[in-house]
Amino acid sequence: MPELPEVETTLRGIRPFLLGETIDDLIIRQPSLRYPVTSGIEQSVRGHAIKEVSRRAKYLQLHLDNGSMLVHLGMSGSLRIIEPNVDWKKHDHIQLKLVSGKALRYHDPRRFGSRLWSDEAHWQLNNLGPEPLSKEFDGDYLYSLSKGRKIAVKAFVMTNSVVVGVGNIYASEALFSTGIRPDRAAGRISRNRYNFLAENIKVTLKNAINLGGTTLRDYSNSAGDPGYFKQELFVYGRSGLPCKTCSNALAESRIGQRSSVFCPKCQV
DNA sequence: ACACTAACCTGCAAGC
DNA sequence: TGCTTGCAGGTTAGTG
Repeated sequence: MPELPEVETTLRGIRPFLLGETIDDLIIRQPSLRYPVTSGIEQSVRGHAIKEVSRRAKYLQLHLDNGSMLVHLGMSGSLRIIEPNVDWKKHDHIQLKLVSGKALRYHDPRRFGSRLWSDEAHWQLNNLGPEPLSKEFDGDYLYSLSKGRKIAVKAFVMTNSVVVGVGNIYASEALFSTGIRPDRAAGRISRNRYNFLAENIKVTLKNAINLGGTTLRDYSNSAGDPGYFKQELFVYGRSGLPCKTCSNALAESRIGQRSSVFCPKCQV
């Protein structure tokens, strides 16, 4: 599923179509998602204008004058701008139709995503760490939070209360760029190495955004196109293949129930 | 507080 | 050709 670059790419794709537009209708075909789609959401949004569209962590938020819709793409979700009369494909669950004539359609085979409405703040946005591309996220920040922590550094940077938006792909890639083994205890990494790691997380995410994200199977941007970062991957999905730096075979282990590929020679 | 697991759901690939 | 198993961009609830 989409990590931060894929959600950001989606945001940039849909925002121009949604901003200032009035919602004509919301059609829910499948309300059974990660959380049930908020009941009565159709009546709440119908006839209201979209004032702003933003991203926080991997959530997208559509702000109306009477509340906001919180959208998460889960593991396999995607949003597309389409003509409203386009045939519904399997796993197309929701359509937001605009008065302008366009529509936003939500597709999600695994249904781990969500579509929630609230007239106040969403609790899902509580207790989130800083955005990785913000100034407050840096090596000193990571180092200070890591003190005494025994958790594997890869799981540490994938923890949403530490920093948001860094999922399995980009955690793996940033750790490779920095030369840190993913299973190293977070509390046993120097401040200096955290400086490099924080920088590499930013660089990796920015590069991925510039290439439209990573498409493995389900993900596509709001125009239906894939992302092109897959060809840039050094370790993710390359278990057993030669390291692009030293040609040693890449190793794989499981950390926090996620597969973790790394180079035993380049990463220590 | 922290570390770790199971669970949600569908599709696909690998192994037998 | 089938059937079974395990794994997949995430997050949360529950356990010690």
